[in-house]
Amino acid sequence: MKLEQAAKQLEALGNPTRLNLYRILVRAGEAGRPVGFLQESLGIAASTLSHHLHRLILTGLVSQERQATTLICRANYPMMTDLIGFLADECCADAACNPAADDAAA
Amino acid sequence: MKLEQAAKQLEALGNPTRLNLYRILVRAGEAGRPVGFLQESLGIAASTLSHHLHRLILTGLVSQERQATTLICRANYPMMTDLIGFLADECCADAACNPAADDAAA
DNA sequence: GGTCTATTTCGATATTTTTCGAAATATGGC
DNA sequence: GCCATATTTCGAAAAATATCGAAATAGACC
Repeated sequence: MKLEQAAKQLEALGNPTRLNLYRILVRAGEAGRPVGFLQESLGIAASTLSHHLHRLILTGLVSQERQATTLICRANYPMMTDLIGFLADECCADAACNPAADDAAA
Repeated sequence: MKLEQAAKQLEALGNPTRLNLYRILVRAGEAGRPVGFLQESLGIAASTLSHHLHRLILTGLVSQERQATTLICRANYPMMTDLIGFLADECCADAACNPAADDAAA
């Protein structure tokens, strides 16, 4: 994954409202959740939610599928896995990896 | 990990300059890197770098240690692990987890 | 104490983000 | 075609972010 794309995805997840939204979808699994359900869960204006959803969709973290008048939103798991891979990827590439290295917090 | 904290950390990583910076530190491992080295690597103003470093430090993703006049920066691995855990954590908590679910992108 | 290097803080500006309400669009049912 | 529901797009305002240069601070060395 390119750094630019990873940054976009992390930025997308780096807003409390969007992270909350995304987690609802992650928990929902394959079933997904309709936009209306998300709006009630989050208690924000529909236009605001639409904006946040758009950003998540642009980054590929979320996808939508139409079912009659409602739109079902789903978390894109492979994308999440890729992103996590990107983060963990080059761990200590220039050094010996030490998984128990708590002293980095010192 | 609380959602608010995770969002802060994701937001911190969601800027290309900071993500690049963070990756350099992740690759560097326990050795860390001095601020000056980072500034040359990234080719940005010292004040800009200081601002970005400050944000990473505030979220706990990076720590600093003084060595005479230079400051050594290190990635905080346990924090990264926690963040990754938070993301993957509740995967499909409300549904059956299906690791091969590629159709979420359809 | 003065001076040099390393880094941060200050102040300022351009850009981006977040949020909302109102209006517009899309789909299905009568 | 018209109406109702679901969702997005538009337009706007407040807040936050990214960036820089200049000035201030921290530590080491003379």
